[in-house]
Amino acid sequence: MIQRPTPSISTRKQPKHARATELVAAILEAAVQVLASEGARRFTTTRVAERAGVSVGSLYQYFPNKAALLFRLQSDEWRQTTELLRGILENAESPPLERTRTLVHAFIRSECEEAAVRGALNDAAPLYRDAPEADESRAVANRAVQSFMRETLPNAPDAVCVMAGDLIRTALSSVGAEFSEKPRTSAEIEAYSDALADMFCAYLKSLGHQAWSRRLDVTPPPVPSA
Amino acid sequence: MIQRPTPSISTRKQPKHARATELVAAILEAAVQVLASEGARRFTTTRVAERAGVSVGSLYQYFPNKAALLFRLQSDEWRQTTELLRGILENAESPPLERTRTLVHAFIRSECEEAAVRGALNDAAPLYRDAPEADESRAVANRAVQSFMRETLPNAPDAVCVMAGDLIRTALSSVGAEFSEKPRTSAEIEAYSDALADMFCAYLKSLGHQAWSRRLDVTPPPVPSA
Amino acid sequence: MIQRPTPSISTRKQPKHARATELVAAILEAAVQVLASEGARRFTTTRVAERAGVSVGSLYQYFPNKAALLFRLQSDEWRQTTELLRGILENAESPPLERTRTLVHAFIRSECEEAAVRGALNDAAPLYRDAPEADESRAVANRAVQSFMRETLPNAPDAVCVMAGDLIRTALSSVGAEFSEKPRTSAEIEAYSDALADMFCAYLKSLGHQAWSRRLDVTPPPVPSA
Amino acid sequence: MIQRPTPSISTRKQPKHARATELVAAILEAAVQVLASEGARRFTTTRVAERAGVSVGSLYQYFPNKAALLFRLQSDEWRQTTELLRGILENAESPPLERTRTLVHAFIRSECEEAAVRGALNDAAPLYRDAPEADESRAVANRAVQSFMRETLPNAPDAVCVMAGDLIRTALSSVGAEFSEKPRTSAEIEAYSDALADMFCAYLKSLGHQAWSRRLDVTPPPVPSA
DNA sequence: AATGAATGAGCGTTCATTCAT
DNA sequence: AATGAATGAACGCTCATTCAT
Repeated sequence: MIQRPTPSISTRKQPKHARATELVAAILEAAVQVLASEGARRFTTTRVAERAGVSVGSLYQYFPNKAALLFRLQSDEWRQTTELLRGILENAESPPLERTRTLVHAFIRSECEEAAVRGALNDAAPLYRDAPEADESRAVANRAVQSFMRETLPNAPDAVCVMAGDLIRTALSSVGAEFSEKPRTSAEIEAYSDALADMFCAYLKSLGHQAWSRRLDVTPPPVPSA
Repeated sequence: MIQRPTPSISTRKQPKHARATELVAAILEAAVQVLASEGARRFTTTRVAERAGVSVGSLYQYFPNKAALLFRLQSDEWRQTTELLRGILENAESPPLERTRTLVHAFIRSECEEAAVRGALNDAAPLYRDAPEADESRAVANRAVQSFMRETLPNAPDAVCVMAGDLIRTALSSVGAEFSEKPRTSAEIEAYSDALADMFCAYLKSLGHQAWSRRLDVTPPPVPSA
Repeated sequence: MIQRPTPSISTRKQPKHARATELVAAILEAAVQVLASEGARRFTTTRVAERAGVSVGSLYQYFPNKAALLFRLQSDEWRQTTELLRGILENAESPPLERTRTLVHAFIRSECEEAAVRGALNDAAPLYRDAPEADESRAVANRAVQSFMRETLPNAPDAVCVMAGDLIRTALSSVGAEFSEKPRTSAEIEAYSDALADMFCAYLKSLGHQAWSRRLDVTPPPVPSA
Repeated sequence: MIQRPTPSISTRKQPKHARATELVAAILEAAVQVLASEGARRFTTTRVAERAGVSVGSLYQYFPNKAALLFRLQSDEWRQTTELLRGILENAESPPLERTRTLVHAFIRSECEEAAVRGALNDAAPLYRDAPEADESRAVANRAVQSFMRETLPNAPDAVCVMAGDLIRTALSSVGAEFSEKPRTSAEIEAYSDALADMFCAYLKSLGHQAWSRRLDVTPPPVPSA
C-alpha cells in the first residue's frame, strides 16, 4: 500500500460502496450505543437512525427490519467471540487444560467488557432468535470445540466427546452471560474464571482417566460418589 | 372441617381477604396460561385479565403494574424450585455427590417441564428483573447451597466454598435454562443431567482432595494441567 | 314518555351500551365527513378519531381496523339503498314498468345526493372489498330483484329472469356510480334517469314479447337486427 | 457534437429521442406487469423502475409523478379500446344492431382479458382521475359513437342521439368493468354479452320506432308502461 | 442523461394505565 | 370493591420524490 499515484482511482471504484459501508458502520455503532445506553426496550429504529445522524429511511435501506439489525449486532459479536476462542483452542503449543484455562479467562473477560450490549442484546433476543442464520455461527464454534475435545480426550468415545464439548461450551457461555450481568472488578473476574476453569479441568481430567469400554451408550458411568 | 357452627364468623374475618386471594390466584393462573400460549410479546395486562375473567381494573388493584405481575410469577417459580432443591440438598441420608446427581436430574427435569413459561418469563425479564425483591429468593437458595458445600468440603476455606457453591448454582441454573430452550426427550434429559452431574462431581472431588493451606486468597491454586 | 318516576331505572339498563352507540355513531359520522371532505387518500384512522372528538384508541375499540370502518360505511349505505329499492319494487299497485322508472329515478337521485361519500368509498374499496360479509348485502337486493322479474316476465324461463335481473341491477348500479361522479343538476338527473329507464323498459318489453319455447339454454335468441 | 458525417445519419435525428422512446416503453411495460402482479397498493415507482431495469430517477425524467404514469397506462388502454370499437362501429357493411352486438362481445371479451390490469388501474384511479387529459380520450370515443347513433337513428332529434349514445357508452363501459371483476369462462362472457346486446338493441329499436315530433326537449316521452 | 441513496412525514396499530361510574 | 371505556404516546415501517454525483 506504498505508492498510490492516483489515489482517486483506487477509491473511485466504489464510491457508493464505500459510502454505504460507512453508513452501515455508523448505524451499527449507533445501534450499539442505543442498546447500551437505553436498553432493549427503548431500542427503536427511529432512535438508532437519529443517533447515527441518518434518516429512518436510510436505516431501512440497509436493514430490512429491526430484527435484522439486532441480529447483525449479535452475529458480529458471535463472529468476534468465535474467532477469539478458536485462536486459543487451536494453539497446539499449550497443553489442553492450560488452553482451557486461558480460554475461560479470555471469554469471561470479554463478556464483562461488553456486558451492557450483551445484556440488552439478550433482552432483545425474542426479536431475532428465530433467524435461521443464527445456527451457523454456533456451528463454527462447535467444530472448533469438537477438535479440541478429540485432542484432549483421545480415547473417549465420540458420543462422550460430543456431549462433554457441548456441555462445556454451553456452561461457559451461559455462566459467562449470567456472571457478566453485574458489573465486576478485575479481581472478581480472575477469581471466577479460575473457578470455572477448575471445574472444566476437573471434568476433563475425570473423563481422561476413565477406562472407556466399547459400550454404545452415550452416558459415561457416573463418577463414584466418594 | 366438618362442623362450622357459625360459618359466617370464620369467613367474616376476612371476607375480602378470601375473595382477594381467589382473585389473585385466578390472575396468576391466567398469567401463566397467557405467557405459555401467547408468548412474552403478547403478554398484556388486558389479555391476562380477560383470561382470568376479571376486569383490568381489578388486576391493577392487586398488582401495581405489569412488571409486578411478572415478578410474582417468577418469584413463585423460584420459591418452588428452591423448595425442591433444598429438599434434596438437606437429605442427610444420601452421600453428597449422590445428592448432587439427584439434584441435577430433578432440576433439569423441572426446567424442561415448564419450558414454555420459563422461556417466556425469561423474555419478559427486562420488565421485572430490577425488582429488589428478586435477591431474596436467591439468598434462600444460597444458604441451602452453602450448608451443603460446608458439609461436602469440610476442610476447604470459606471463600472456596462460597465461590464453588456460587459457581455450581449459577451453572446449574443457566445451563438448565439454555438446555430447556429446545424441546427434549426423556433420554436426552437424563443423558444431559448425568453429564452435568459428572462435571459437578468431578469438580467437588477435586476440591475435596486439595490440601488446603491456611492461605487467605480466594482462588484455589490452579489445577495442574496434566 | 309521560311518567317516569325513577328515570334512572329505565336508563340504568344500558348506560354503557348507550354511550357506546353514541360513540360509534360519532365515529361513523366523522368518517363520512372525512371521506367526503378529504378523500379516500387522506382518510386515516387518526383523522377520523380526531374529527369525532375521540382518541384513536377508542376508535379501535369499536372497529378492529380501518377496513372494518370503511366496510361498515359501505354496508350501511347498501342497506339503506336496498331498503329504498325494495320498497319500490314490492309496491304491487304500480305496473312493473312504472315501478322500474320510479326505481331508476329514486336510485340515481340518491346516488347523486351522496356522491362525495360514495366516490371516496369507491376509491377505498380495495381496502374492504374482500370482506365476506359484503356478499350478503348483495344477496338481499338480488332476491328483491328476482321477485320483481318473475312478476314482470311470468313466461320467461328462470335462466332468462336471472340473467336479465342481474344485468339490470348491475347496469343500474354501475351506470349510477359513473353518472354521479360529476356534479349534476336536477334536470340532468331527471333526463338521465328517464333515458336509463327507457332502456330497461324497452329491454323488459322485448323479453316479455318473446315466445319462450321450452329450451334449456341460457341465452334468449338474439333480437333480430331490424 | 461537431461533425458526424456517417452511419449515424438515420439515427442522428433523434438519438436521444429513440433512446427515450425505448425507455418509456420499458417503463410502461414494467408498470403493467407490476400493476397486474402486485396490485394497486404495491404499485410503487421504485418497484416499476426496478422491474424496468431502470433507475427511479430515470422514471421521473419521463413521468413527472406516479399519477402521470398511471394516467398514461389508462390513456393507452382507452386509445386501444377506442380503436377497437371504432373499427367495429364504422364497418358500414354490417347492419347497425348487428354491429352493436359485435361491439358488445368484443368489448366485454377485451375487458375480461385484461381484467387484472384494469382492476388495479381502477383501484388506482383516485391518483390520476383528475388529470384533464382524460377527457380527450373519451371525446374520441364519443364522436365515433355519435356517428353511429346518427346512422342508426336518422330521425331522432340530436339531443336524443347524444343522450342515448352517452348512455350506451357508459353502460357498456361500466357494466363491462363490473362484470370483469370476477374471473369468467368463455360461455359466461358470451351469454352476458348477448344479454347486454339484447338490452341495447331493444333500446335502439324502441328509439327507432318512435315518431319524433319537432320538440326541443331532451327527453323522449316515456315508454308507455304496458 | 442517468443514477439510486437519502429523506421524513405519515401511516395503521398497540397497550399500560387511569378514573368516572 | 369492581368495572372497562378511554387515552395517546409510541412503535415499526413505507414510499413519492429529490438531488449530489
